[in-house]
Amino acid sequence: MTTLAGRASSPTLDEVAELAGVSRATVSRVVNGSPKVRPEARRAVEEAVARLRYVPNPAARSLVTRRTDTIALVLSESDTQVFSDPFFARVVRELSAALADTEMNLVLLAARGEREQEKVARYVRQGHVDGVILMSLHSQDTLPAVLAEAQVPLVLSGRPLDGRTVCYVDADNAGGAREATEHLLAGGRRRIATVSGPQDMIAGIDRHAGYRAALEAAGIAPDADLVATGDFTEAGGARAMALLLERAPDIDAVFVASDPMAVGALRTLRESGRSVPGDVAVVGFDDAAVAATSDPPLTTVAQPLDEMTRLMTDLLLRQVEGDAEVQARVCPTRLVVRASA
Amino acid sequence: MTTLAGRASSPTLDEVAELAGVSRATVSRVVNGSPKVRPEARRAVEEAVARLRYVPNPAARSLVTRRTDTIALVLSESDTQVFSDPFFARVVRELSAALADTEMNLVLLAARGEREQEKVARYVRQGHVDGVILMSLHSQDTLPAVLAEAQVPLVLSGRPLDGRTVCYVDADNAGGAREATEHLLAGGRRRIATVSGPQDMIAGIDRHAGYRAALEAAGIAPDADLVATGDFTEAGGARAMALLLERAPDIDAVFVASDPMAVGALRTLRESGRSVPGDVAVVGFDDAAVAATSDPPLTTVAQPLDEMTRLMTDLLLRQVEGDAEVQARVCPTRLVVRASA
DNA sequence: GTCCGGTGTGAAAGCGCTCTCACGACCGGC
DNA sequence: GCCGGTCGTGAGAGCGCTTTCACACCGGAC
Repeated sequence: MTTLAGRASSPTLDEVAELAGVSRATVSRVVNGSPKVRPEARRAVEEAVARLRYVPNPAARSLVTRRTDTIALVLSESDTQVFSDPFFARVVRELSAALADTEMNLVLLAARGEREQEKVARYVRQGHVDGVILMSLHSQDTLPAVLAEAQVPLVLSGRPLDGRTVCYVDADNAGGAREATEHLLAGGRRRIATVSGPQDMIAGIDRHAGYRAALEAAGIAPDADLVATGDFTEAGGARAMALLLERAPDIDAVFVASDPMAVGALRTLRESGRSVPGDVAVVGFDDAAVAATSDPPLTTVAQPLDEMTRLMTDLLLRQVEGDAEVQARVCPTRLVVRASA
Repeated sequence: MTTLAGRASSPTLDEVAELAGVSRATVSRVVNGSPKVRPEARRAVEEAVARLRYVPNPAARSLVTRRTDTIALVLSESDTQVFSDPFFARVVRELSAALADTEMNLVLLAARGEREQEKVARYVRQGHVDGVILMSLHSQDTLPAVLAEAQVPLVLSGRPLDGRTVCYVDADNAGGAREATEHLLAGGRRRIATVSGPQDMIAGIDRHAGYRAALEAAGIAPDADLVATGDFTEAGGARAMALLLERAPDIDAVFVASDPMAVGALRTLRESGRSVPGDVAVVGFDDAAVAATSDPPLTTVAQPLDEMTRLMTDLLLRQVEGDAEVQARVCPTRLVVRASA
C-alpha cells in the first residue's frame, strides 16, 4: 500500500539504468545530453527510457541543481479584470514564444489583494521559480519591494515609482506623450486638453508629465481646466471628456493617455456634436487594436511591446544565469498618425 | 565558492535545529504544525526560524511527500486573446479565492499552439503540479486526452466532446438555450432565428441543440435560413445577424449563443432600422457584463460560473486527496429577463 | 616495453526534507 | 516497587537525482 493509492508513480533513474545495463550516472548523462557517452550506451539508455516512459523527477533534480527551470510572470493588481487587457495577452504571448526553445517553463501568478500577494511572495521566496517578471501597476503595491528583497532574479515591467534600483523595462511614456502633444501643436492647435491616467500609476504620471513638458516648451502656460483624470477605461475616458467640454468648451485638441479612454472621448465628442479632427483633434496612447478600427481611426503612440517583452525575458534569463548587473531600459515609442489628429 | 554566486541560499532545517537546540525532526514537526511538541521546544524553534528567516525548500519536501501543493489552471487555446474573456478572469478570481485558505498554490499555464501544449504536457507529466483544471475550447485540441492519460488529477471545464470518461463541470448549455428559445416562443414569436457559436466547440454545439429542441417541441420545423454561425465575438455576431436579415427579413426573434455576439446583433438590427424587442426579440447567453449595459439591456442565460468554479476546485482537491471517483456535473442555468425579449 | 593523456564509466556522496521507529522519561494502577 | 502506557524526542533511512572522483581501458609516443 503506497501513499497515493492508484496513482502510478514514474520509474526512477535506477530502473532505467538496470534495464539499460548501465549505471545511474550514465543514464543521467544521457538524459541531460552530456556528450561523454558511448553511442551504444546512449542508444541502450534511450531505448530503456522510451520503454519505461521515464520522466525525470523535477523535485529531485532541483534539489541538487538549485534550479527549477521555471520563471513566473506575476500580475499584481487588485482587479483580475486586468487579464482582459490585450496588453497583458500580448506580453504572455511574446514571453512564451521567447521561452519556446528554451528549457524554461512559464507560469502565471495572479496576486490580487493582500492575501494572495503574500501567497505569491511566499511561493517565490521558497524558490519555486528561478526568476520573476513582475507587472505591478499601482504605487501602493508592496509586492515589488518584497520580491526585490527576496534575492530572486527580478525584472519589472514599468519603471518603479519609488526609484529603487531594480531591473526594469519601460516605454518612454513621457517622450511619447510629449511627441503626441507636439504633433497637436504642429497641427496648429492651441487649446490642448488632456485626459490623463490615474496619478498613482507610473504610466499615468509619465504621460501627463510629457504633455506638460511639450506645452511648456511651446510657451503655453498650464491650465488646470484642461486636465481631467480617467481610469484607463473607455467609460472613464468618456466621463473625463464630458468634464473637459463642460469646463472648457473651446478646446481644439485633446491628448488622451490611453486608447480605450480615447475611444470613450471620441464618443463624448460625437455626442456633443463636435467633429474629429475638424473641431477637436484627438491623440491616444498604446496603439491598441481599437485604435485602428475606431471612428475616426485614432492617431496614437505605439510602444514596442514585443521588443520590450523580449528585452525583459533577456534581462531575466541573464540574471538567472548569474549575470547580476541591474539594468534599466527605456524603449522609444513611435507616433502612429491616423485620422483623428 | 558556491554554485550560484551571490544568491544567498536559505538556511536548512539542520541549522535551525542547531540554533534551537533540538533535532531536525522536531523542527520539521513544528514547521508542519504537528501537535506532539512541547510548548517550550516549539517556542525555541519558532524563534530560530524567525531569526534565520528560514523557508522550507519545496523541492526537498516534495521529493519525499510526493506532493507539490500546487495546482494548475491550464488554458489551451490557439489564441491568447482568450485571456481577454471576462469569463476567464472570473474563473481565476473564484479559483484563487477558493484556494486562499488552503496550502494550495495556483499557477496558470498558457498553451497556445502545439509546441506550447507539449511543453505544458511535459510540465504536468513531470509532476510539477498535483492536479489540473483544464479549459480547452476546441474539439481538435489534443491536450485533454494527453493529460487524461498522464494519470494526474484532472477536471475539465466544459463537457469533453469525445465523450471520454473524465471529470468535468459544465453549465447546462442545451437546457439554457432551450429555455431561452421557449421564452421567445412564449412571447408569441414564430420566426425564430439563431446566431450559433462555432460548431467545433461544445458550448456552440449544445446551445444550438437546445435551440432546435425547443422549436421541435413546439412543432416548428427547422429552417436552415434561420441559422447563422458566429465566432463568439461581437463582430462575428454583427456579421451573422446581417446574413440572417438578408436571408430572412421576416424574422421576429433571434437566439444568440453569446452576449458579445448578441451585442453585435443588436447593432446590426439597429442599423437595419428594426426595433428591439418590437420588431425582433433578442436573447443572449452568458450574462456577461455587457448584457446589463447594452441598448436595450439583454435578456440572457446566466451560468452559475462561481459555483461551477468552486465545484471544479472541490472535485479536483478531492481527487488530489486520493478520492478517485470520476464525476461529471452539469449546473443549471437561469434565464435573466431584461428588455430585449 | 613503459609512460602518458584522454575517454567512458560506476561508486558513492549528498542535496534538504519527512517519517518511522526506538528510546527514555514519566504517569497511574496494582 | 514493578509494570504497561502514554508522550516527546532524536537517530537514521531514504525520496530521485547530479556530480565528483577514481578507475579501467585504450592508443600512441618514446
